[in-house]
Amino acid sequence: MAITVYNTLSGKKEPFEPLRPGHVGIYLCGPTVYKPSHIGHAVGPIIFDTIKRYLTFRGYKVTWVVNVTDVDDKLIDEAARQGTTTVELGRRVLADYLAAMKKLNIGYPGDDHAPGDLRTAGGGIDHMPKASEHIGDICRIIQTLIDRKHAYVLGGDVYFDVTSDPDYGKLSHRSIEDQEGQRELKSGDKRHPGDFALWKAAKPDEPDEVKYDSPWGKGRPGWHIECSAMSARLLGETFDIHGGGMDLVFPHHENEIAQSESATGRVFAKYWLHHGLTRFNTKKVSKSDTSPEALAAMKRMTLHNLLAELTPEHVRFFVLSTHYRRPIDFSDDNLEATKKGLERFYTLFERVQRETGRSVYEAVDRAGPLGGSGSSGDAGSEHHARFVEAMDDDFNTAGAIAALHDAVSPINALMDRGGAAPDDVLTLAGGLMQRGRLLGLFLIPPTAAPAASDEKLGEVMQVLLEVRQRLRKKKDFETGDFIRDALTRIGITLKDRSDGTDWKME
RNA sequence: GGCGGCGUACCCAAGUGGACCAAGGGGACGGAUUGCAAAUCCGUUAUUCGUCGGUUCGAAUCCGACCGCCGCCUCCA
Repeated sequence: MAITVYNTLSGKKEPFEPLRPGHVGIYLCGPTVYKPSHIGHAVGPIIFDTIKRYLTFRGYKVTWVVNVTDVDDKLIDEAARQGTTTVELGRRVLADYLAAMKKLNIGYPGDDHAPGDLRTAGGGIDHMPKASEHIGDICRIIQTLIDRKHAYVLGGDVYFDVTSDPDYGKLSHRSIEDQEGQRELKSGDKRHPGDFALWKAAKPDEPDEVKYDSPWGKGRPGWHIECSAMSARLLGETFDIHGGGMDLVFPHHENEIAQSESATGRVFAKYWLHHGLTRFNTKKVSKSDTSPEALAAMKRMTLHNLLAELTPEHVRFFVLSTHYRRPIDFSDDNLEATKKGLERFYTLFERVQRETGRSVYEAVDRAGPLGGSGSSGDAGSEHHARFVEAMDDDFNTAGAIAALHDAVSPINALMDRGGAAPDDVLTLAGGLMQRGRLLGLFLIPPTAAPAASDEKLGEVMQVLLEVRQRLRKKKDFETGDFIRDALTRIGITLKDRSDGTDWKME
């Protein structure tokens, strides 16, 4: 059984064979920290965290890098608009991004999870390099490109010469000639309109903190080059997987390939994995769309607001319920449907705990991550096989979630029949949970309802339920139902069971 | 205009040549259970995969044309 991945470079699914057996290097293009991150910025991390968890389960040692672009024109403009520095702005936006990563159980360097924390085990970002801290590496690559006649200096700028790279366009499958058609490209003084900046000379009105020294004078790196420099530094000149959103295929990734391969003469990345873009009611979520609807949608889609509105697990489940290469459409209807799907699992885990007297979470915590030495559960089951088969096939999380759902009914049916051995129920539910955890789900029990921790409310509910119970004994169902309906309206649902009544608050 | 992706039931969504007269979730409907609900279980809900042609013993899956939707097309943004 082998893992296959869809490679944008070839346009096909290919068997996944890392360069170094047992080791995988992954580079994911991260955020440019100039505006609050939105859901689109979380999709890559969620998917690649899941990929890493799965590859770890399959026995690979994975090193995952996510870069932070903190030197950029947009950053300079936005900082000026806000009357602050690029450093302060970048720091603030990055903190907001990391807070979201933390909520989503995506580990990162410097987070406060203990080593081996179950929430992030198997996944997590290993390095988050910043462009501003790799100027030296960047300059060295540029110099190499100049020496090898792949780049030229123009004033204080340095440009990459696309005609010097015979492969240019191989990722996005477009030739240099293709781009000379319809659209009029202004070339300025560049030799070719397709040539792109490796280094930009500082302009007088720009803040001092973005004026870096270089052999070509003060300035700053162009977009693209930081990824070539930082990936080489942390993963080597050739590494396994390079990922990012579909919108980065051209020009960003195309240019990264051109620079890196022209500088090193070696293959840059073996597999290119691009995830679909996030839409809101069928439109791409984009920071540059300034229509009123888009701005309103953006406000809601901002990670800060979205994670206040939805549970992080719901966001993750929602993202993973579509194959990563396809676009994800955020809409209230779609969110509602996945929320109900997710609740099916919670309901099951609660029921198992009630009927066996043991928490599935605790049982699985003790067993450790699936694939580890202490693995328990139904690892040999048909459901497990289907799960693995789906994930092996280009990380088909949608198919894997279907396999998760398939395991729910049989467990409920087993308990419905009565008389099942608690160990059997726990084994099945534990196996289901362990697979879910490979997707970063079911890591911790869903947050208790805010009121469940409020002692007074709990006591009041006890009284209310007792009153209702007495009414029902006297067959006064009308009043009993009135209490239930009234509570439902304020977001508290009751569930009558033969041995008592459960209540739950939204 | 070029390049790329997509179009599967009421909605979301997997499947990309035979194990598919098409997973899974949501919804709806019927049954079991329940005082009634909730939850749960059982069942029904696409002989068909945008349209039309073609290749093939065989196609949702390959090819062509067309229709529709989306993304990208480079400093400046």
